[in-house]
Amino acid sequence: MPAPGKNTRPIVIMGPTASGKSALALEIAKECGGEIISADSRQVYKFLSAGTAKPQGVWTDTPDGLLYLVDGIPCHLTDILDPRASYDAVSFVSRAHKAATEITERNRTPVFAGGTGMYIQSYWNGLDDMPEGNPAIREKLQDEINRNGHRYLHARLERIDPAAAAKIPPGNTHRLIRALEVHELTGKPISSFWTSQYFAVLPTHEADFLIIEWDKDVLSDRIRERTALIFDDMVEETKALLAEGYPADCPALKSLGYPQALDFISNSADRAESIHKIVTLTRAYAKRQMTWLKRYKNVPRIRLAKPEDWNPKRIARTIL
RNA sequence: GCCGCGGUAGCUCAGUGGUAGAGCAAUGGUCUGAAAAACCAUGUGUCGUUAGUUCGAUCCUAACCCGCGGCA
Repeated sequence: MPAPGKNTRPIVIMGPTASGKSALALEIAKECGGEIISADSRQVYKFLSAGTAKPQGVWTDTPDGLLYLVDGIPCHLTDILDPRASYDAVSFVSRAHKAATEITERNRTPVFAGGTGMYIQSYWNGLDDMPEGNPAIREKLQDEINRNGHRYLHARLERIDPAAAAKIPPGNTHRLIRALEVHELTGKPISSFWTSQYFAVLPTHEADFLIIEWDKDVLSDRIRERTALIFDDMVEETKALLAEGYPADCPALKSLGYPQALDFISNSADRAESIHKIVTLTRAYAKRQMTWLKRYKNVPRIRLAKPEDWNPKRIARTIL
């Protein structure tokens, strides 16, 4: 056990999918006596492992409670959620705060690892105080879109909240619905909740942040190799979930790649097609993640150009 | 060898006698309780080759090359 009073300043590892952030976070946790908090919207789910690149661990009874241990390192917010359950940024933030508090009380270092930029953003910069999502209102608004089109609802937003309407494209139905939902719940325009300076930087005085950047072609190769390697396991996981009675449209099975596994299982796509489709989707996802991370101009980056540059143990030692 | 069909963007294909377009991919971007979500913007071209007809050909004609199918 680490000595009391030791530095427990959090470490936050970010990067696109297949960048190796989980492996790096694990090495860092081993080096500094830390525990991992997964900032990942998919690795939370039970039974989805291959397709989410969930670090393989074992649920273990410890003096600190029942924990998911990977190589002996506790990984929080991993493998905890029923595939039918939904998860969101606020749920992540409150669970992560609880985990971070407990880790710090044990005099250990919280090591965040995550590719879900919005979760990291929400945790470190906070979310403005708005009401939580309301499934009934969302469903009603979605029905209106299905009947009248999204432009019809966007015109309504234009009337009640021109500032928000200017920022939310009519086709972005998720954000459009959210804006109208907040208005219905509070009677106030969503833009009145927004504060400025929300997206520019991360609070580097509170934690050590690090972004992993790969040469795009090398990351692309890593994605291709990983997808070929995990595809059969994804198919098995998907079959097992269906056999257990989980619906094909449950939140977990909407994770990237699983719809393609479902297509393969139902014979509407062959193996090569399915893998190719997953690789394409994963690359596009990695690109979106990198675009998101570009905003954090005050965060240090580690740039990896060649496959040989990848040595998590060594990188962990150099940054600690 | 003969007959038929085809050759246009990275891929699948549409199209017009006045030098071209859609989807996907690609590239850049957006992001406040679904974020592995949902969106926005932007190209890309010797229109198989050569010759002919024409003021003008990617489009019509011919030959040739390549691919696919059928017949031998």
